[in-house]
Amino acid sequence: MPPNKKNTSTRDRLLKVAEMLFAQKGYDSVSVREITTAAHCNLAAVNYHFGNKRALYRHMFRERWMSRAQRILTCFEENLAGRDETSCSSVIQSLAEAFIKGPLTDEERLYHFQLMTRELIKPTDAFDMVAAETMRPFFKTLGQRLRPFLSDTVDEEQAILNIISIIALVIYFNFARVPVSRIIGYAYDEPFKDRLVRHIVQFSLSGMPLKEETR
Amino acid sequence: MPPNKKNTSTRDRLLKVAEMLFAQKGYDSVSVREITTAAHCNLAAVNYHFGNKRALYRHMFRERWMSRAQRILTCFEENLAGRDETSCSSVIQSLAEAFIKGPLTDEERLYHFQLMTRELIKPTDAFDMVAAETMRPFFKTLGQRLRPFLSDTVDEEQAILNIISIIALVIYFNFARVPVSRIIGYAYDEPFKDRLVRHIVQFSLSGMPLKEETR
DNA sequence: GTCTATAGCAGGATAGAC
DNA sequence: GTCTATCCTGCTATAGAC
Repeated sequence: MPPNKKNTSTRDRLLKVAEMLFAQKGYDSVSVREITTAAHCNLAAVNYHFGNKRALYRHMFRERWMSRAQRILTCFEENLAGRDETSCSSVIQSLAEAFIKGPLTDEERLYHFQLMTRELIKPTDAFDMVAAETMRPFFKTLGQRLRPFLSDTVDEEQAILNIISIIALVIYFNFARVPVSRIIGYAYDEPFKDRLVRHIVQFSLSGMPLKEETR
Repeated sequence: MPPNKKNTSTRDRLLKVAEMLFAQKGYDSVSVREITTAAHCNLAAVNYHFGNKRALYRHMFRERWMSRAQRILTCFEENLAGRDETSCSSVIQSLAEAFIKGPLTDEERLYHFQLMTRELIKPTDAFDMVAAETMRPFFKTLGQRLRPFLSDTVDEEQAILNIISIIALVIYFNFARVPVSRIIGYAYDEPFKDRLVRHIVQFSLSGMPLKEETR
């Protein structure tokens, strides 16, 4: 019995392997045969445990992707709790660190963003679930955190565009790691991540129409 | 004979339909049957004109995607030529308009960004071609245009991060149209695109460490 | 250049033994 | 829960008529 089969149920191995393969190749490019082989179990296991391939995908998103997103959100809250909560830069830095450095391994982070990006390009039923239970609450929380710092002269739409812009930077530097690494000429090591977080904080802080100097 | 078959060669119809379907669904999720049916031609046409499915994809990228990217770049240059070239905001505004408003129809733009994003998540051999012939030159041009405005105290890496950040905003607001529209509550109509361009210019202009006030 | 017909294979799913 | 064996559908690609 292969080493990675120890102490894990077939069901859990299937979810783990499915996440990796779906993230890297996309739903249609992965066969059930490929998943079950990599998970060291029988072809029929997917149908036994989840019913069919589509349901495996949904369960994977529910049980793995969303709990991961939750971990990032928790990390954001914890980062913020350890800082001055009344400072706008604290909020942005906590956000950037939760995503760029955060609680995930580099591999997990890669899969996480690949899956999310695939859903953004072509939403499936999993996207509605994620949008309602993860993205919307997260966006709402972030809005409440940042709104107080924005100048009273900005309207609703401008406020939203500013918040989306910060998210855009964080997301982009995560999901475009490969091309960014090609341009800068080296990988995302820890020192670079620190400099990247600093850049994002500085760039978005200056970009926002703030009420007054509350850095 | 269907109306859209008039005055177009089978080859051109195949490329056009292939682009749409590959963009929306991804390479593996589209069958040659689906393409040839939509292009109102025979199943064997793909193999006759391009050899196989993969070669059709490559030709599509070469002949349609890259010429489209060229049109955006040309639009950027034209926008800039009509403005004050010595102003940093002119450069950013020309860039944002070329992408957000630009020479493409909304449909074309959607396919364009879906295809690019798919290549970003999982690069194929088409990506190397695009990176070398389109993205790298574009990034270089943009770098040369913007570098003069950046403060002398910023190093190479900081300059690159700033330029990538501007691109990130432009790209993100394009490829994430669906979720952005959901959040703001309406579609990307022309007035909104104008406000969006203004936001991007303002946000990135303030975010950059400029030499002096050259707005 | 366009068509039909078909080879050859891989896919998802299930029945039923253990 | 896990396995083997198998069904059937749909895929790419090609041969060869027109």
